[in-house]
Order: sequence, then C-alpha cells, then structure tokens
Amino acid sequence: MAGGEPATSGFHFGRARRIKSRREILAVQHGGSRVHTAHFLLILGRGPDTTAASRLGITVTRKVGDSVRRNRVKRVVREAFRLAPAFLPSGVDLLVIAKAGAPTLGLAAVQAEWAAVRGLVERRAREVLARSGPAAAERLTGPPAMTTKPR
RNA sequence: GCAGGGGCCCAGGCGGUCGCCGGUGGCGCGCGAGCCGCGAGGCUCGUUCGUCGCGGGAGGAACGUCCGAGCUCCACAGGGUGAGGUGCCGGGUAACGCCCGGUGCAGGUGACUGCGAGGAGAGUGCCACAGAGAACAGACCGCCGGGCUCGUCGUUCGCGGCGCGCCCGGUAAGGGUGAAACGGCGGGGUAAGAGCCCACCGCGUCGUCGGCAACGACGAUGGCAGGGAAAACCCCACCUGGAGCAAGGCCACAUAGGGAGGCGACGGCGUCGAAAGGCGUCGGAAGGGCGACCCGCCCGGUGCCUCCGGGUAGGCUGCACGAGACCCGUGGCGACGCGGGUCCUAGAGGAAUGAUCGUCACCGCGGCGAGGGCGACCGAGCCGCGGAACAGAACUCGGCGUACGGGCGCCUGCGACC
RNA sequence: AGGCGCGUAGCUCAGUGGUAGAGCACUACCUUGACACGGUAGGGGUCGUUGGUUCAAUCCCAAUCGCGCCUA
Repeated sequence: MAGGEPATSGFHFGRARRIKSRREILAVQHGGSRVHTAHFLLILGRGPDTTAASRLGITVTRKVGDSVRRNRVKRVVREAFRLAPAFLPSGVDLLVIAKAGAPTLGLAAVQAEWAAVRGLVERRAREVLARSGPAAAERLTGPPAMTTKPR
C-alpha cells in the first residue's frame, strides 16, 4: 500500500517464515506488545535471530467459525503478511489472533485494517527490539533455541 | 396451469497476475561417504537449502461419529454364566442395525409412503382418575319373577289391577363411567335375558390347495376359550474376544537402572564331577494375562508388585493398487454377480489444495420494451442492483443420519381448452 | 480416536409413566410516617427440537441441535 506500487511478484512465504510450535507462540505472547484492531489482535515479539526475516503465527479459535471459515481467515492473513514485507523489521515476529467477524473480511479489508495501525506497529517494533537487545545478544552466544524458562 | 410423488445428474466454466504443498528433471552453494591422485584437486553417490522447468493437488456430503469391516498388536482366544446388540419372510454382500424383492398392518382420492411387525397358551409386575365392576371382574340405575307392609280402584268378598317402599332371586339387552367393560350386528327365543339357537362378520382349531417362506385362498369345525402393554422385567432365536494408525515397526537421543515399602520357593529325579557346581527332565510360588465372574488354560522359571524420583515428546515408516475408478458385454424383476478392456486418481503434519481481477453462463428484484391479446395480462431482448448454497481430507473402505444450491426426464390428482 | 454427562419458571435445581414443583426473584395487598424485615395472595412453563411406543410421555425408544467433561 505504501509506495503506491501494488506488490506482485517475488514475495515468497514458505515454512521458514512461520511460527509453528506452541512453545514459540507462548514465548511471543509472553514478552510481546499488543496492538488491537477491529477484527484482530496483533502481538509483536523478538525472534530468536534478529537478522532473519520476520515470521508469522496465526491463531483462529473455534469461536470464529467452522473449519472452512477458519481456514479462509488464515489464508487471507497469510496473504496480507506475504504482500507486505516492509510491515515489520527483521527479527520481529508477529502473532495474529482472529476475533469474531474476521471471516467476513476480504484481502483488501485486512490490508486496510493493518495499514491504519502501521505507525503504532512500527513504534512497538522498535520498542521490542530495544528492550530485548541485550537478551538477544546473550541469546546468540548462549544455547541455540528452546531456552524457555519453566514457569 | 396448479398441487403432489418418486428417480437420476451436477457441484460453475474460461482467462490474467501473485502464492502454498508434495512429486519429478536440470543447475548452483554447502555437507557427508566412497574411489582415484605424491599433491593441488578430480570423479561418483546421497542429501539440506536456493533456483528454473514439467505434470498433480478436497467432498457429495470430506461433516456427525450411529453401525459394519479391512489392517495392526495383544497368547493360540476355548466352555458356561453374565453383559450388549439384532428381531415378519426370502435374497444381496467381505460384513452390517445397510440394500433389494415380497408378506401383513397402517396412512393417502392417487402416484406412493411408513412400520423394533418373534413370544402376553412360561412366569413376575403394571393399567392412574372416573366407574357398581379393570382380569378367569361386576348388579348403581334399569328390566323381569316371587314375597311382605301400606295406599288406591274394582269386586261375584275368594281375590284382582295399579302404585310407593323393603326383602329374596334372575338378567349383561339398555343407561351411565372409562383408553379399554369378557365378541359385533340382525333375527328367533324368553318372565326378562343370555352363542341359549340361527345367518353374516370377527376369532381359535383342523384340513386341502398355492407359495422356498412370511403368508394367502377355500372348506370344515368349536361356540368364544380370548383384554392391553414386552420402545416394563422377561422368554426364545441369532450375533459379538479386546484395543485402536497416538495401532504397530525401525532409527537417533536420554536414563544405565536411583530411593522407599511389600511379596516370593524352590523342590524331586537322572547324569557328569573329588567337591563347588554344570547339563537334562518333571512339578511349581510370588505376580501377570485370556473384556466382567467361574471353569479351563497360558505366561512367568529368578525375580515380581506398588509408590516416589529421573529421562525422552525428534526423524523415517505404516501411507495409498484398493472389497479401486470408468467403459462395454452378459445373467438377474432388483440389490448385485460374472467376463473383457482402459486408467493410476491428494497425501499434509500448528496442518497445503489458495488470494485477487476480468469475462461468460445461472437465479431473484426493479426499469425500458419489439410483439401478442377485446381485456386483466403475457412477453423475446436490453440496462441496473443483488445473490450464487452446505461445507475442508488427517489409516482406508461399505452403509446410515444430518446440512444444502441447481438441473433433467418420469408418474399421480384436480381444473381449463381442443 | 475412545468414552461420559446435562438441557424443566427470569436464576439455581427437584420430579422419572397419570393435574409440573421448591427456593430466590417478580406483582398486588397488609404492616410502617416512609423503607427494610415479616405476613397473605397471585402471575409466570413449546419440560432443547422432531418423530415413534402407550389409553396417557418431562419420564421409555430413535434421530437431531446446543453445552460441558474425562482418557490417550
């Protein structure tokens, strides 16, 4: 949306850019900052590697709709994330939790909803990176992943 | 035309742009192994990632999880009891609680549809309220006969008729109650009545005939014996071993067997040996298993059980050629069977199969409207707006149930016209 | 994948084949100067839905909808 040039090609989105395990999702949820929109709750958190491209995790509960509608929400959210590589700086992971009513949205509506909070998202992303700077550095020298504290 | 019944089919098409999953082929970086070379290095194979190309990628219900199986493990899974399920007859099938064809009953004018439709001559229990009486019952009113008192009328003075009341008896026709009242209706019969007798109907039994059978038709006979309910317990017949792909198998990693408590059994024989002990054989405990219990049996043979503590939650496989799909022929009323040919058709794993734009078809509403009709009105075509359902594989099939958009021809009833 | 349970008045629950109930809440009246408390009376129900069995169903049977729970 920014730049006026409709994104078309070259924006891939494979498994490497997804947050898959429940453990990782909980880690983001715990230390992340939240941004609410009308149909989504966005949670930003630091990824394990600050140089890697940002990753995406999606949560759609049964309250949102049946499996067809839940799948559609996930596909549209994934598409919106894929077409907006500049939405987040590298190293910041995004967790999207759908709220009720999300299945009625098309791709354009989701993009508009996110663009409206873009400034807030950028500010929160900088906060997250700054706050976790030392931790991230420590992390790089320490054991690889899975250092979630038993809490 | 309207209303209805049943059957079959489809699950939007095409194109542009950008993606996802796995397969396959090429290229590139890296890694590993092997071989060659003194060496630099080279070659081959495998593989992560990236990239380019090719072809593939949800359903009729993928859904619910109500049944039946395949497959895998549990021990080879037996007998009895119990538990659960099924329940007209015949057939189909790998199997079924499914399907097909019949039978009976019920519903509908009809096309058609529905039915847990074995047994109440095995037993136990239940049938509220109402009602006199509710299961081998019962006399409240009524009806009929007899007796007694009283009243009245008549009297040939013997008594007789009528009526109120009481008593004894007969009666299930009528009233009334009920969901149901111990066959129905009509006639005869009788004091009044009653299958007491008769005709018809119903019911039971027997026989003959038809049918594989459920059952049907006909005849004889009994004289009524019979209530309902088994989706109350139950009886009868038949079926069912248990668990489930997180089944199960392989690899890697980790613990290397920690602590507490409890139980226990080892024995006989043979043989070798100087002995310790070894080998063979027989019996067998603790404990465990065969769904629950019993029987019966099996494992267990030097350990076993319970609790606490500790470790692992990664990869591969199972995993898609199957009771498979389609076409043709053939047997059968049909479900379905048989034969031949062609084809390979999703395999993900926090979970792909999509997003968006255009266009063409489809449906609804509104407007314009060629034209048709005396008219109400019908209406090709054009424009605009809106709609386009139910729903997402998770080991795989066969059914059932439920949700839902549209199309096709067939059949039935009614109305109008010819 | 396997298994279990619950839907009854506005709320929390009884009832388990024969008129559907309790507590709280609600309404009216009494009591008070007024209120609370108390007392008297009253209203309120597709028993989740749809079929079936039965003379009769909240209850029995089947299907279906919604909610909750257990095991792996």
